Amino acid sequence: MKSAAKAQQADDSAETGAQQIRDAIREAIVERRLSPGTKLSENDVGNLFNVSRTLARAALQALSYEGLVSVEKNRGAFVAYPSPEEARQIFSARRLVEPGILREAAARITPDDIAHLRQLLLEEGRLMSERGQTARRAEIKASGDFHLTLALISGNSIMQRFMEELVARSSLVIALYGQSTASSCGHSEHGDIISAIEANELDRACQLMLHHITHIEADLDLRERKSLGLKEAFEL
Amino acid sequence: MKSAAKAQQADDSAETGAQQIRDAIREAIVERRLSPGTKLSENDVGNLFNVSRTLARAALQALSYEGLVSVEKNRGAFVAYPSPEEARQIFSARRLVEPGILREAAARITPDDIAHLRQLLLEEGRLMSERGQTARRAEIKASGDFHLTLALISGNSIMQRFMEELVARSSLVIALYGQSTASSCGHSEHGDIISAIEANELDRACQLMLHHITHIEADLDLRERKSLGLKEAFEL
DNA sequence: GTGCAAAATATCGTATACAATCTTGCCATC
DNA sequence: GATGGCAAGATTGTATACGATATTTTGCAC
Repeated sequence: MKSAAKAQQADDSAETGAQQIRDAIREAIVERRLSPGTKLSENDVGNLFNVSRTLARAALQALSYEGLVSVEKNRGAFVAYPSPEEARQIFSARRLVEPGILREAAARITPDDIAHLRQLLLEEGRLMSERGQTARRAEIKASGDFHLTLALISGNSIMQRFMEELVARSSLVIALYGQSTASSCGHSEHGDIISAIEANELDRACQLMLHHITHIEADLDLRERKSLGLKEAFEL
Repeated sequence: MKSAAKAQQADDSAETGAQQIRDAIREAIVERRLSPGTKLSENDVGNLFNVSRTLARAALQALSYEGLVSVEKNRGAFVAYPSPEEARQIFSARRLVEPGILREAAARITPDDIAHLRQLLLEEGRLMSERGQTARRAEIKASGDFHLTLALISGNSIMQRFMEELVARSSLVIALYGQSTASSCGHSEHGDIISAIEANELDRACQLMLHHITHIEADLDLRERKSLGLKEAFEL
């Protein structure tokens, strides 16, 4: 039964099955539909996506490399549960690399890029004015997109990939420890950073970026949140 | 050949067999025993290590995440052949992150750490005085270990892992484009950096680090020399 | 009733098997 | 003789099967 359905919708849709599953799970993790610590059984994941354990395992392995999933030998895979120390290291890493990325991006930025950044800013502001879980998730994502776009503009694909990992893990940390009402404080700072870049005040832009990251980290609050089941997270 | 030995120690020594294979292949790539562009057939890799394609595939997949192997859909896996542009990005990334890592390391460094660094330096010098391919490989590895140790001392495991990737890919680039006689110039610079850290002259240490990375890159001959790969040579 | 031990169960680790896709070489046709 | 298509082989993509290990349950003794 699965072969017919799969042949229609799952297999021929895109590149490879494992990457699709990986992306789907990553999105679920980043958007907090999957809570840290949730067990991701290979069997369950495979059944959920109508694929075999082979692909489920490959997807989990990939996510483990990105730091979003932790696999324990003979025990299983779990959504990463970053410790406060790990969270600190994530933001420390961001403070370390983002000023440099910003400088490289500023050196190559075009008017089109600036327009794109401002577009992201508008979207972010729109989401910020909305209420509810969906808007909050989208806001976290939009906030990350600002930083990812800077990395993209910088032209260094290696740093871009690293930032993607850092932003994803940051989202996980924010979903875990963030105080929901406070995460919006970064919005205006994004705008300030763009303005500083436009004004060619790079040192100030870097300082703003550092403060911005520090502000995000300062808004964290260590508190446990209850997990959402694997099946519920994907059943729409 | 070593199936019996592997069967005995493989299970309890490392987490999983795939990681052992991954490490073995990575070492072979970094030490230039495997040339860029070499095809890594899943079957061949599996036979070589006396494991099934499952583990071979997992190992190749992991290496592709690290940028040391490129897998092409339905075509196979190949040892990565970094382009000059990619090489520039690697060193650009290192210039971006290593001064920051150095500062963090300097803030936490202990006398034991300094002793360890000096030990690495001695080993590096010893290898530098030797001739031959083996010494050259070991020298590349030792040179990388200096930077990796700094990342270790910094205490940020995320940056440490990123540096491991950057160093491994740098070794690949050096093996490809490096002018063999010139790679030893970095040795004294390593010592200078340690001295600057000991003297608490952080700004100077960072400057030395930047110059050091730039020197390594300057020693590269970044022209296209794609004689080995049969297909890539004509596509680009 | 409590605690330990051993079997039963579930899950992961690895190997093998089958299907899909690409490559290669041959042959028919123009 | 050149070209295009078709078939055979090779390689990857995915699924299933079997063995190993951890967890849970059950049963017995105290």
